[in-house]
Amino acid sequence: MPDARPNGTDLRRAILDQTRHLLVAEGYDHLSMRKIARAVGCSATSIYLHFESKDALIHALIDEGMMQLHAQLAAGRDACEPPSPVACLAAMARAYVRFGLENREYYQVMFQLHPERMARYPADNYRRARRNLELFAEVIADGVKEGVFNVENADVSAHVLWTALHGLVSLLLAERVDVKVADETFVDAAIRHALDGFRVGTPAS
Amino acid sequence: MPDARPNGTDLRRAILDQTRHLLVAEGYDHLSMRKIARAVGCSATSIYLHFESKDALIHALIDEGMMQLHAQLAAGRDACEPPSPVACLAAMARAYVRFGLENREYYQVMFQLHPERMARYPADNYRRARRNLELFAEVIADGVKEGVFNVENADVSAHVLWTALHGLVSLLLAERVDVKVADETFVDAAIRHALDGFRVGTPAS
Amino acid sequence: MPDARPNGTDLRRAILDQTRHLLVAEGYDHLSMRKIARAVGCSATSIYLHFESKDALIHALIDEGMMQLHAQLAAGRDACEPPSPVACLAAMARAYVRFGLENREYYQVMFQLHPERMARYPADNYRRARRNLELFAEVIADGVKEGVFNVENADVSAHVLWTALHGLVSLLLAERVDVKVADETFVDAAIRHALDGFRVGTPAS
Amino acid sequence: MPDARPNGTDLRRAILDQTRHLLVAEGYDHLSMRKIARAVGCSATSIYLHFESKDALIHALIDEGMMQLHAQLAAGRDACEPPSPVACLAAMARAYVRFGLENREYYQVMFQLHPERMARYPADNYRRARRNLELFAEVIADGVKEGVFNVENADVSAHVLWTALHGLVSLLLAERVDVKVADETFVDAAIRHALDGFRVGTPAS
DNA sequence: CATGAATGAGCATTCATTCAT
DNA sequence: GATGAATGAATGCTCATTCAT
Repeated sequence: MPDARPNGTDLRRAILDQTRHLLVAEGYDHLSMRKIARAVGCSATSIYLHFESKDALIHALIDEGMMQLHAQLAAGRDACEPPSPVACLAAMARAYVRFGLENREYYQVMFQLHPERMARYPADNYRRARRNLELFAEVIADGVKEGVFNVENADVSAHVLWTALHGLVSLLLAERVDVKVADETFVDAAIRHALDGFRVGTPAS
Repeated sequence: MPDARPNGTDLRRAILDQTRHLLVAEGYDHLSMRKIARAVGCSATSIYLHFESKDALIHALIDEGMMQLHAQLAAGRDACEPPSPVACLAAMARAYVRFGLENREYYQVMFQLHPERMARYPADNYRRARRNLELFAEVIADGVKEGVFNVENADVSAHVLWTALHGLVSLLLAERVDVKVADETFVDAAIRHALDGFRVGTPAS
Repeated sequence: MPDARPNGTDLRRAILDQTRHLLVAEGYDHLSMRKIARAVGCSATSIYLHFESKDALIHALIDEGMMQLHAQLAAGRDACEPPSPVACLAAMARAYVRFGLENREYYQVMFQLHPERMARYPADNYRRARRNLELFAEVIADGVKEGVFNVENADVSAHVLWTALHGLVSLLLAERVDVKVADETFVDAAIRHALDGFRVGTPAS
Repeated sequence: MPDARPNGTDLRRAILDQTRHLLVAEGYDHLSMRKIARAVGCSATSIYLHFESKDALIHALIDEGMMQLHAQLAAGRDACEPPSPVACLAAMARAYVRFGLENREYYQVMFQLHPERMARYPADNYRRARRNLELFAEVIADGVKEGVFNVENADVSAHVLWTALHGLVSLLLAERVDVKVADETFVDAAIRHALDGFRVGTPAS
């Protein structure tokens, strides 16, 4: 019976899903346990059977998103043939942006939440989240070894790349980019711009 | 009349100022009409005489912020001697990032508010906000004319630059950049990276 | 128009009264702002216009009770003719017990509240509350001066007397005294017992 | 089987014990079925297999407390050598006060619970609770027979004594006795004062 | 005998807003 | 132009209890 929520077996799953939907629909500020409960079709109390607190629920959601993102980044990297660092990094950048645009629900909780809420983010989850950046750093390091990237520190460069991609995704999600500009070519241009800085023959970053 | 709030003439001004102070001091989430009223020294009701709603007040504040940002961008541009587009653009990028980092909560309200709330953003205000991007575009266009920038469309490039700078500011504000990475040189590296893509001799963006 | 609550002029008064009633009817544990509001006929929010918090409301109630008790103790003392310390102290003891039995509402909040709640009791209120014990101590001191009381320290003796009277009142209010025993003569016997210890010719206390 | 909770045989016992511990440690207000269950190591539901409701559990606990108090009073009485009524009564009074002060939260549940909750106190339990007062009454009656106590009715006097001791304990527990007064000598003075009234040579009570 | 899942009612407090004055 | 009084809705969370298993 693959229905909406047939019998109580996966209330936890339903809560996570509805929370994600509500987050994108109304924003974090307007998210409340009661609203989630209403959307799921259970009592607010029941949520606490599956999540210790609102924060814990949010954290679980972030964690899910981080793992999905990791899978997609890795898939992007592995799909490029032949596997050159330049092509891989480009594929990963595209995968990152695609993930953000296609999962604005996840993306907002994952990367746009207040520090206050993230301060208590569990160490284990944090470690998993960091793996995404490490994925970028590894490919950049590979490129340095092969002499195709000209950067001093792969970790720093991974962060720099991330800020560029994140800015792109957030402004698109926030619908702040002028409609006259925000088309497919814009995304491509921004990604290319973000990647070009690493290439040999350009000033070091 | 150097009094706290001399005559009724400028309650509106006082409300905007105190709201900005509160915003910077306590953050958007903790901003309430009552707190503003207390800070201003008037009744909560009085605020409604000058602003239709909390949203309208926020919008007015955003507008002011956009104008402040504009002033600082212009100042950055005008301060560079001799006035080369390359130096000017760098000065503006640094001014943008500085504005964001120094006005944490203000920046969040200006650029990270939920789209729904911005949907009703008045057209006049929107036009003023766009002037900031135009400032970037103008300098880029100058650079193209002088042959120092290699871009196809100055408007698009201004947006691309913006996304990069915005990503940098947001992740720093959200304290998402690893402490091992987030120092002064990181900001410099990211800004340089964002600018290098436009330089002659690199692939067009 | 001496009706229940004719026009909003004295919501504060109504809140205090209803809170007192609810306290005796349902006990402190079951007192809630909502219930008070329902009893008064206003919204829960409105209570906060008159009292900063639930604690502040309780404290105000205690303060009222303390002042009323003071008035009745003083009245009891002043009413005895001729004004001998022995007769005055007896009159005050009877006044204390009468106050407790006739104002169980006040009494419970005044003297049976958890220390936690009293820890934050405002200093001014506390000073007023202490005046009641001082009233006892003064009369005892008078009696010592006149040589009719045999006690070492009037302050300590006032406290000792208080514990006895308080025990009497609380057990009667809690309906813990056997019905076969709890009649008028019992109260008289207990009061006499509490006073006799001070009389000259009995072992010092 | 010196295990934590060896076999299911005595879950009831474990519940009562843990409830008592929690009560002493955290107070009545913070006592919840869930906490008890956690402390015992069973599910909250299981408690209901052994106690009809929270009230029933509390009642059972009160009953145990009354029996403990009875044991300590009897022990105090039996420990005095030679067994004179005066010394015995004093020993019992001290035992009562000690029990109250050493079992703060227990005492509150036993003697300061709202009448409404006690209304449903089972008759059998009530009978057991009364045995404590009878213990006092017996010793007083003995003293009357021996001519060392001068009271009309031993039952009434036992109650009178109880009110005095209860007042002492309650005000000390509620931390209402002035710090300048509340030391060891104060307790002694109050107990002596409570007992002196019965002695031959003082007016009857 | 025991449990996990679930719930409705309740808590103190804060919010943006309205209305009569 | 300004206010004090008032409110309904909402917040995260805990509670004692029930029920199907």
